[in-house]
Amino acid sequence: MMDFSDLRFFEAVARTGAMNRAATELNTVQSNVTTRVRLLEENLGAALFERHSRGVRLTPAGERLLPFAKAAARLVADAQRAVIDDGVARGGLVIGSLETTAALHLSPMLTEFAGAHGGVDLAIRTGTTAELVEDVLEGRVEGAFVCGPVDHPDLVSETAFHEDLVAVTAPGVGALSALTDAGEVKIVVLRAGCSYRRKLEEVLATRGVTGLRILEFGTIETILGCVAAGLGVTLLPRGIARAAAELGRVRLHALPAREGRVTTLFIRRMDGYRSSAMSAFMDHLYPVQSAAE
Amino acid sequence: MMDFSDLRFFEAVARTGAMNRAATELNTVQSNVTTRVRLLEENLGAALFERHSRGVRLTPAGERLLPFAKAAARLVADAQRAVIDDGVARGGLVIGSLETTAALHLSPMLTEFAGAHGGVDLAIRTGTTAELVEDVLEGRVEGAFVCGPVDHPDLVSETAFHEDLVAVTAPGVGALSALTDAGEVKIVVLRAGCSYRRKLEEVLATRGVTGLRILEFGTIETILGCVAAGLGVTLLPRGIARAAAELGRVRLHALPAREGRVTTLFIRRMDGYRSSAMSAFMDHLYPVQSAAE
DNA sequence: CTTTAGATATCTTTAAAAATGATATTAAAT
DNA sequence: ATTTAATATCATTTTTAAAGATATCTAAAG
Repeated sequence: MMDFSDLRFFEAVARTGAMNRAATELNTVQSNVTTRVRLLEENLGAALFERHSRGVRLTPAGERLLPFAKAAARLVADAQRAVIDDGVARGGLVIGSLETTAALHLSPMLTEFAGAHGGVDLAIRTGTTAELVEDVLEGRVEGAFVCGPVDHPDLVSETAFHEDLVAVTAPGVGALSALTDAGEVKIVVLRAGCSYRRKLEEVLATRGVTGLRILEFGTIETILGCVAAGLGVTLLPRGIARAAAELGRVRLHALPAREGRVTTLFIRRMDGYRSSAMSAFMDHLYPVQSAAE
Repeated sequence: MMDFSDLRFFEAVARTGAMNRAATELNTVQSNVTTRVRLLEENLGAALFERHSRGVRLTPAGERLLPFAKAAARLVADAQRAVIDDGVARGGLVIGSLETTAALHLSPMLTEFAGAHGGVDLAIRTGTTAELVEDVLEGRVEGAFVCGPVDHPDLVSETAFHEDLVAVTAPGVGALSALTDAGEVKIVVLRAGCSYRRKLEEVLATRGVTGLRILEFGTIETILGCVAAGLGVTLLPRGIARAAAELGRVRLHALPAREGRVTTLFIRRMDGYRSSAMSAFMDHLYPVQSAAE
């Protein structure tokens, strides 16, 4: 009878493309892998791999089996967690997030969540939207905050935040268009890959500003300080920049809705097991959703 | 590591409620089952059963594991079939159907399907709607024709047939209401449990006819013959009764749309693996759907 | 053309795991 | 108190998996 460990062997061989590499990964020897793959093929009555001198390649039958092998791995992992999960949120919970989202939105929710659910070891894994989608699909994170829209049959996405972005400059700058004449413009962003960076470039390009220089800083406060000092321009959610603007440190320049509106989605697997820790996290997510607006 | 065979053992114990009964079912001995359940519990770090002197009962943790055990069984079965299934419809295909639907609608499609896909061993399993829904959920049939509506989160249902039912009497009967005066009325149905039987009783009750006698026959031709001979009244899809009516053997009595309209659904599991045989079957289903109207 | 590197296949031995069978234990029903 | 119907334990046997050594294959390099 085909067994879960057979599928683990099969999947490793398929992924590494070679029985000996799979053996190394599985902490066993090549002869063992060869034998078990052969037995699996005999059981199923179909060849799963074509053997070559440089490794193996999946046959069509193998291709058909592969998604089941992956589903089996998920099933077992989910089952183990479901058994342990007695309804009280505890254990590890890994959530993905764009770096900007983490920096700008998550900290209040996370501290609140951590306080309310001391048994949960919460971890944030950051990456780009594409990376995070992969992470969710592969189960490396249970859910992730990404820049929408995301359309994948195995994912559900829910709107987490709507953000109104505003351009932020030193108080002396009357209008964004004034920057056009300044020649070289510096833009200040949180860090490389920040999704607001591309946005800001677009916004400025629309207004005829090109030849940008880019400055990266690690915290919002640093960015606001630099902008206040006239070092450059940045793009931030209105709620975050408002305080500095009211103190007269910076000036906000509203963008048309089409440009200024950014939606952050929370995505998770459609089918996978939802742990109590995850449920608790989502309970904290939704109040924030409305409060963030 | 938890394995599929462990889950098979677990599921059998959970279902039978006793380790020794599970052992019998699994063709092994009780000590073996006991040991493997114990090892599974040690692996998972949670008790799955409460042991009593009269058997075992699932703990909450066991309750949480059970759906995963069932999902694993389905996964393995689906994987085996997917590997074999190279896109050419072949192998076994079990379809469920209400007996009446099978008798009245399916035979032309089935003969056509059998001719086009000689490699498929088609089997029809009959039962009531409730039984068939269970059969589909448990994987005993891949799909089933049932009387709608069916609303279950794990099922998709599609309209297979709309039927216009007509009452059928001997030619001399001017109107259904004429039967009222005849005292005892005999209704002729295909067999016990036929869903048209209840329908016909309702129709006649609305018209004041009670005190029915019920005659059951095995074929449509027999039924028409009996009705033609004045033995009783029956309810049949118009398409089937039309030929006999045009020959003057019987008379059709249309029913108001609310009474005469019956919908047959084709249901199948939402997620499960769809075999090539099943896909081929559904390709044959849809043309029939429109032709049946 | 031969060699070599890097891979799979096979075979024997060893080790681990599962199944068995006999027996002990338990708790409820009679 | 006895019977009954169940689970638990343990020594033994059987089966299965893993390891290790070796043979084989093939494409590429020399």
